[in-house]
Amino acid sequence: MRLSRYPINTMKETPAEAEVVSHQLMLRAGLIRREAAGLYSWLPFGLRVLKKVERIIREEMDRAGALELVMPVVQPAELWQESGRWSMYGPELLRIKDRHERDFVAGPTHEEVITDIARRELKSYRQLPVNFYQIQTKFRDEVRPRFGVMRAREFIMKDAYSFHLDQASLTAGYRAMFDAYTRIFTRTGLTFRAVRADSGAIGGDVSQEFMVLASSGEDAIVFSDGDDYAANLEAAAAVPPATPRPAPAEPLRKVATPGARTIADVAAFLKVAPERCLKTLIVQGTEGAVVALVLRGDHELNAVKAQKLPGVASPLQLATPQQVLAVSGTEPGYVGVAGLRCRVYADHAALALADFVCGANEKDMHLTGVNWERDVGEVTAADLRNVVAGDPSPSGKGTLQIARGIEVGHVFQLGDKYSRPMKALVLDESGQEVTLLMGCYGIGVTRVVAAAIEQNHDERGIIWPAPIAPFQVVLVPLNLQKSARVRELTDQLYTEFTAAGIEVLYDDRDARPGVKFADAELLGIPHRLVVAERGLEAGKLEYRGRRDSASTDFPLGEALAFMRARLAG
RNA sequence: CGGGGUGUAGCUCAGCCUGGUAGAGCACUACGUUCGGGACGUAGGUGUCGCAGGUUCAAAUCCUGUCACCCCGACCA
Repeated sequence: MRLSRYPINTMKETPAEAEVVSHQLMLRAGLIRREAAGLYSWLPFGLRVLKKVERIIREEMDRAGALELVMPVVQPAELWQESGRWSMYGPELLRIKDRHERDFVAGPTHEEVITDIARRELKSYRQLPVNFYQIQTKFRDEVRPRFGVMRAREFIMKDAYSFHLDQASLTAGYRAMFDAYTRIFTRTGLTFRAVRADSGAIGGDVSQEFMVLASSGEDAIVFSDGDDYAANLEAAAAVPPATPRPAPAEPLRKVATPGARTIADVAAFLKVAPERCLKTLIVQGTEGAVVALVLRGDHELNAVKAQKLPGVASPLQLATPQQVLAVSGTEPGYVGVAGLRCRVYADHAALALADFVCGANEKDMHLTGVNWERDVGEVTAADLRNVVAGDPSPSGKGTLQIARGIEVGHVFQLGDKYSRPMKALVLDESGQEVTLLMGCYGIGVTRVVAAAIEQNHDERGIIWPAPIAPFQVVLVPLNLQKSARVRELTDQLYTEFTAAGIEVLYDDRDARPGVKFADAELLGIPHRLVVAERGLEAGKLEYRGRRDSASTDFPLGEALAFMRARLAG
């Protein structure tokens, strides 16, 4: 491609709207342009990268035996009512009406449609197992789209759905997809990790996420230094302390703590460590009730764990000040565990404390020397908290470390979550009707592109991993407007390389060298060849890899062989 | 949705407090010089100052409303 014929400008300055590097560089390099919040156009350079990622995905999905199809973006509401998600899925589901006032949704995912296809097409166990996939636009009306295409409202997803007669087959199909994903992300050149996950709104039992490791990642991931245990922070189990709770040593005392509402305030005021204080959170329960969740002061509530507990409303929501007053007799900030008029769940770590500090259920007052059995009474033990670095691994080996990651893929075993309500049945060998078991497997294709930049860039711009670079080589002729020799040779190299199947970007603009170098680096093309009078006189061309710190010269006549060797290496 | 912030040229932003001819740099057009790390000179085009009301002789500037966008928190590929 000749750059002189390409009308998209690069930008020297960073647009103010972009917060993370990948977004900044995608705008500056002219890969994408924003149309509205969370809605982006993919310009030709960006699309080339996207297509490369898609191609790798397609090849590996096909290799794994999956069958490609395409389902409609706009889906009838009936299917969503049937699965129950019409009412379960929140405002993130974009609902639209057609001219006849009939309800539709802009598909955030396609379990309903694929299950509808499956129940109509699949009649016999002989047709199983089967895996259908598509690469297609999804719409999720995110509360807060951000970070460019990383969390856009409209994005491209590869979604696959497998159907099975029994659990053994589902397990095998899941395993095959896990392996395919491992190959896909390895081939894109990304550093990633597969972690255990919570299955979230899509539902189901077993699930793992593929995380690209990056310090700017939105997700916290947890892994053991003793074995290969790795999990999303949401899903990482906190191991109950092994040591038994000490016996009470202090008397129960009520102390004045004027104005001290937070754990930090109370700990500072009473000169005790936050880990000797308890925090009591009142949250919405089911059927209008409220529930108390008790944690050690230095620990954070894990909402995903909490909203799975019996009697707790999902999604998790804090109680109103009126509700707090009704069950505790005071306002938030002074709520304590003793004497609450509601169900109480206490985290294992909180239950291991003796002689602790907590609210007195009275404004500006806290209790010290509190002990569970002596002063509080019956509560239910639960795992409520996020693990912290240094916690023992749930695997039993090693301690936990925490890192940041970007979720680019997710594999689930759904079981019969959709096939049962939607009555997707087949006949088994004995002629009995059996409900299909399902797996589903997603990759955020557009997010992969952003994650690749997040993980591979420097102060000059993008550094594409070779397999997804928009072009393999950039030809940079210097002074080609003046030098017929430079122009002729570069034209010749362009023709020669292109004929050899190499993807070449030819910077034939009438621009100064600095401009060309800067753009080549911003765009992140892996290999650069400079053609200049200076070198030609010595019979040399100049090569520089995007990550190299210096250039190397090589003889003019060996250009194709030289480039082939670089591309192969 | 709650909290904070910003809307002025394609981009980055100044001007607003204290009302009086709408600005700079980058980008763009033409010509000339320059040509191995985002050049320089000369000339040029570029705006419903987010939108709608109001106050005023006069509003980018003050007031009210509204919309959009960005950032921080709870969700997801």
